[in-house]
Amino acid sequence: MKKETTTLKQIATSLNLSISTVSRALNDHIDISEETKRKVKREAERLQYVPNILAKGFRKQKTNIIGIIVPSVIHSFTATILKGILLESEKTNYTTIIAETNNNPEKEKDVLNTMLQFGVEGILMALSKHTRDISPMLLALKKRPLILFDKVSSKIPCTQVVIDEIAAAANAVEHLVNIGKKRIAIIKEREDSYNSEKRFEGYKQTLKKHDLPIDESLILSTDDSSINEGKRLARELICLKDKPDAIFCITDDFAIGVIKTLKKFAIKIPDEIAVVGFSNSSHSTIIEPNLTTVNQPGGRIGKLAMQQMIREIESNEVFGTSKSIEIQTNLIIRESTFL
Amino acid sequence: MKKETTTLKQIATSLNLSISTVSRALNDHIDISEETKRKVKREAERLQYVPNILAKGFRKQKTNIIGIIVPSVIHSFTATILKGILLESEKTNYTTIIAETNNNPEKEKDVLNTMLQFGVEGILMALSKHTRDISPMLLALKKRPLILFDKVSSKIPCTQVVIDEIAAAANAVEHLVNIGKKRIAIIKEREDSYNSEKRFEGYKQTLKKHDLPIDESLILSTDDSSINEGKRLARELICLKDKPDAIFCITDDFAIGVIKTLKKFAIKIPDEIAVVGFSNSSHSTIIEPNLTTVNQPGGRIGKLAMQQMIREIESNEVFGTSKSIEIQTNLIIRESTFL
DNA sequence: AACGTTACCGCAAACGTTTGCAAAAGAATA
DNA sequence: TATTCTTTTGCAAACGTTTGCGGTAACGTT
Repeated sequence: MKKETTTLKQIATSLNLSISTVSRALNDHIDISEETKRKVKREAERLQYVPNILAKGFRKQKTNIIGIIVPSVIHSFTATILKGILLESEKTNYTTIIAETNNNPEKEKDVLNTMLQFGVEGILMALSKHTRDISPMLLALKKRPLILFDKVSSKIPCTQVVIDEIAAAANAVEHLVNIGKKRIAIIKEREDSYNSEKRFEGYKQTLKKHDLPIDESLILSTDDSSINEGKRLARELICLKDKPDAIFCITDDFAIGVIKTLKKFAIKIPDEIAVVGFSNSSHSTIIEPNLTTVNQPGGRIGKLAMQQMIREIESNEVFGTSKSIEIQTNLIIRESTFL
Repeated sequence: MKKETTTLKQIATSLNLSISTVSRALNDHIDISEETKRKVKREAERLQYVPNILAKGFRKQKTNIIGIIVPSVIHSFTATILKGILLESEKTNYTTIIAETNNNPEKEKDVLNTMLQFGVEGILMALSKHTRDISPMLLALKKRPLILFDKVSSKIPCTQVVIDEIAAAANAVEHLVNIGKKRIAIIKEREDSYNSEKRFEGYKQTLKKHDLPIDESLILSTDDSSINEGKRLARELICLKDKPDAIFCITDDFAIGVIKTLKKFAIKIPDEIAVVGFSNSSHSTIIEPNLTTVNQPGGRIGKLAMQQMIREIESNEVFGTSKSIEIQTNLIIRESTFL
C-alpha cells in the first residue's frame, strides 16, 4: 500500500524556499527568522508532514532505540520492571525494542548481536539464569552502554540496578528470628544463580548474628524456582525427624509451593512452620494464608535503569565502569508469619 | 563512544572491487561469480561487517519493524500473547517494538501515530478497554496493515484474531447447568466493554436454552475487572434474599475476589455456590479451591496474529477487509465447580 | 571475420535529512 | 560613501545502501 509521504522538498517548493531552510525552520534553528518559521510550520501542518525517521536516523547516525533483553516477559517481576521502563521511555523520545532469551545463553548472545546490528543506542538487560560466559556482554559493552538489572553480574563492568539482596534476605530472616523461630530452613537455587547465592549469604549472616547453628539438612537447592519444586522440597523438609519451624524461600514461587504442601499435610502456618517469600508477586495475596515477602519495587527499578541509560547515552563519558544503583526493599508482613 | 563500523566501501577498496559488486555479492545476486562471492563474504567476515540497517531501511523504504500496542504488559493474559508474538517474530527477520496505552484512548492515538511515523510495517494491537472513537485506527489502516487481538472491534475493517467469546461463555455456563445449578449469577463489566458483552450474550443464550429465567438481580456490572470489585460484588450477591447457586465471572480476577468473599463468609464452594472464571490465569491454580475457568491460549493467539501480519505485509493484497481468525478455547474444570 | 550471447562487473543516481560554508541582504559603524 | 558586522537564506556534500543501465571480455555461432 503506497503512502503519500510529504517530504521537506515538497514544503520547500511549495513555499519557494530551500530544503535546508525548511529543515532548519522545523528544528527551530536560530538562523531562521520567526516569520519564516511560522510559515514553514504552518505549511508542514497543512501537508501533514511527518519526518522520515529512517532518513533522519541514517543521516545522524542515531536510532533513538533502546534494546531490552529479558528472560521472559511473562515472569511477573520482569513484567513489572518492563512497565517501569516503558513508562519512563514514553516521556523521552526513545523507543524500545524487547527480546526474550528464555534463559538460554546461546539465544542471549544472538539477541544481543542482533540488537547491536540493529543500531540500538544502548541495551537494558537482565541476564539469563545460568549465563556463565560473559564475553558477549563485554563485547557489546565496547560498542554501546549496557545496563543490567534483576539478574546481574559483578564481573561485567557496567552500571547495574539492583536491590541489596543480602540485606533484604537478612531482613526477612531477622523477622523470622524475631517471631521466635529457631530452626529456619532455606529453599534456594543452585550455586550458579547469582541472586540466589546473595540471598543465601544474607540468610547465613543473620543466623550467625543470632548464634543460630547452620544446619545443612535445612538448606535445600534446586534448578529452577517453581511452585512444583517448592512443593517437592517442602515435603522433604517436613519428613525430617527434626523439622524446621520456618522456611525462607528465595522466590515467591517456592513459597507458594511450600504453603500448598504444608496445608496439604495440615501443618499450621505460621505456628508450626512460618513461611516467607521474595518478590511480592501478585500470587502472594492470592494464596491463603497471605504470604510475607520481600517487596521488590520493579517499577522503580525499570524507571531508574531507563533514566540511567539515557544519561549514559547522552553524556559521552566512558560507560565501561562498574557502578551500582541500589534500590530499597521492604518486608511486607502478612499471615504466613504473623497472625 | 565511537564505533568502528565497516562499510561496503571498505570491503570494496580492500578487495579492489566496486561497492555495487560487494553489495550484490553479499545479497547473492546472480550476476556475481561464485568465486567473487566467496572472496567478498570472507572479507566481510574478517572485517566484521554488519549492514547498516538504517541505511538499508532508508534506501529500501522498509524497516522490518512491527509495532505492538497493548493496554499493559503486566496483565498476565496480555503477557502470554506477547510471548507468542515474540516467539514467532524470532523466526522471522522482523523485529518488534512494544508500547502501552494504559487503557487510555488518548494515549492509544498518540502511540499509534508515533509508530506509523516511525515507519513500522504493520501494527498488532489490543484496543484499550473503553475505546469509542475508532478513527485513529481507521486512519492507520489506510497506511499499514492492522491486526487486532484480545480487545477487538468489528467496526474496524481489518483482520482480528479472537476467541469465540459467546461460545466460550456459553460453554462455561452450560457446565454450571450440568452440575445442577439453576440460579446462575454473572459478574461482568459495563456495557461499553466489547468482550464483556459478548460473554454476557453467551450467558443469556445458555440460560434461555435451558429455560432458566434471566434474573436481573443476578446480573452485576462494574467498571474495572479487579479482585476487589469481585469481592465487593460477591458480597452483594450473598446478601440477596434469594441467593445464587453459581457465579459466572467474566474474568479470573473477578472470580478470585468472589472466592475470597465466599470463603470469608464460610459459604461452601461449589456446593452452595460454584464459581467459574475466564482466562486461566496463573492465579487460578493458586487460589483454593482451584478455579474452573475458560482457557484462552494466549500464546497461540499471539503466534497466529504475527503469522497473519507477515502474510499481510508480504502479500500486497489490500488489507482493509474484515476477517476473523477464531481460536478454540476449552473449559478447564477444577475444584470451584467440581469436587 | 563479423556478429550475437553470455557472464560478470562498475558507474552513478537515488532515498530524505542535516549541516558546514558561502552568499546575499540589510543594518550599523566609521 | 565605504566598510564591517549581523541576520537570514541557499548550495551542495554527506550518510550507506540498492539498483537500472551500460560496459567489457570471453566465448560460441554463423
